[in-house]
Amino acid sequence: MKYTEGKSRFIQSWGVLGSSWGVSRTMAQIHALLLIAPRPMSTEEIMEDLQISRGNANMNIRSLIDWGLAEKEIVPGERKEYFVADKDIWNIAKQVARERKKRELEPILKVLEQVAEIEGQGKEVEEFSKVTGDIKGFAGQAETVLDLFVKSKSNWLLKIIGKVKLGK
Amino acid sequence: MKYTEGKSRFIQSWGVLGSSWGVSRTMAQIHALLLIAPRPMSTEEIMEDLQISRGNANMNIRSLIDWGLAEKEIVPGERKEYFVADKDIWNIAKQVARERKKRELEPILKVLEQVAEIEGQGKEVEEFSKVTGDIKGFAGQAETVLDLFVKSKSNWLLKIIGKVKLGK
DNA sequence: CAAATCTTTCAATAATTATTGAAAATTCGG
DNA sequence: CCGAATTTTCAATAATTATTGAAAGATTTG
Repeated sequence: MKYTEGKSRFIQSWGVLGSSWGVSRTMAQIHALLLIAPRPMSTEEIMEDLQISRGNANMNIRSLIDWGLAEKEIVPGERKEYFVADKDIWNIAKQVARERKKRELEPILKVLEQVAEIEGQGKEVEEFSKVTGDIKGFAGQAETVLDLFVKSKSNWLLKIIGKVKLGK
Repeated sequence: MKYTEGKSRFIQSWGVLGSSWGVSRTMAQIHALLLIAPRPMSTEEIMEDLQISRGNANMNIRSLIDWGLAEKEIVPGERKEYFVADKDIWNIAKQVARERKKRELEPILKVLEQVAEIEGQGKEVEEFSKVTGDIKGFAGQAETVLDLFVKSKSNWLLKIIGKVKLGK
């Protein structure tokens, strides 16, 4: 396979993957582009490469920075801003986990806590309390796992998994 | 808090959560509704409860069944179909993991394998190979973890996490 | 097997979300 | 500060995705 084809397939797929993460397709494509770039890229290069408008490029680069997946890099003697992606896949995974926890898990946990003390009786109320309680318990555990993962400095999780697998 | 308010908050939030899973909002709301229902619900009851059309209800109920999150239940003496959700939160998590693995992880892995053998040389090609190779390695490990999780019969993962936490 | 009941499909429409592009704001070198 | 270079904003528009509703298709029962 030629480089240009590989590149466009990778960018395309990473974009699709992104959309099922709650990341916009374009944001994920810019991310892909920066990931494989051997040097920092300017907004203009990104626009050119992905054939997108300046506004779109700008907004999505900002989002990438918000998500902690890319950062600005100053090139001496240049006025333009350049951008680079963090290329450590573990960091990427941790950042994504951190953001998704904040955006998804925390809001539902808040609601589950709110609805925990529900008044009344009857089948409906009982079932409601049981199910939401179960989910709350699970969500709490998930939060613990994600916190450990996000705060970890190494890939301890997979080391453990490896041991468990071998020990089976 | 009153039952009706708790119920609507839960359904609302579960719907929002769903949309960041790649599950449509309505599908997630129907799921929420079935989760807290003390007995099987018919399409009509679901339509009524969520104020949605028959077509919409039907399509999303089918998707829930496709995802393995709900199933049809025959009520003796009734002509209508009734539906129930699996209420075991571990099963739900496993089903979602299974589907997302199939829909997200597997496609990107396929692409990463395709682009693994790229011809040419130069900075671009080197960086491309390095990054996509790293991601492929990570994705492979993620696949292993998800497989273990999905195939597991109990919550072994959290038991391990618990031990690690305590042992720190 | 005909009629009634229930389910599915799908083209049209609505709602949502992403993108553009040009104007406004900001930054920086001189 | 001034003016050029660059970035940001945002209303308008386009693209995408979800929903409706009615017609067609199935299924069951008497």
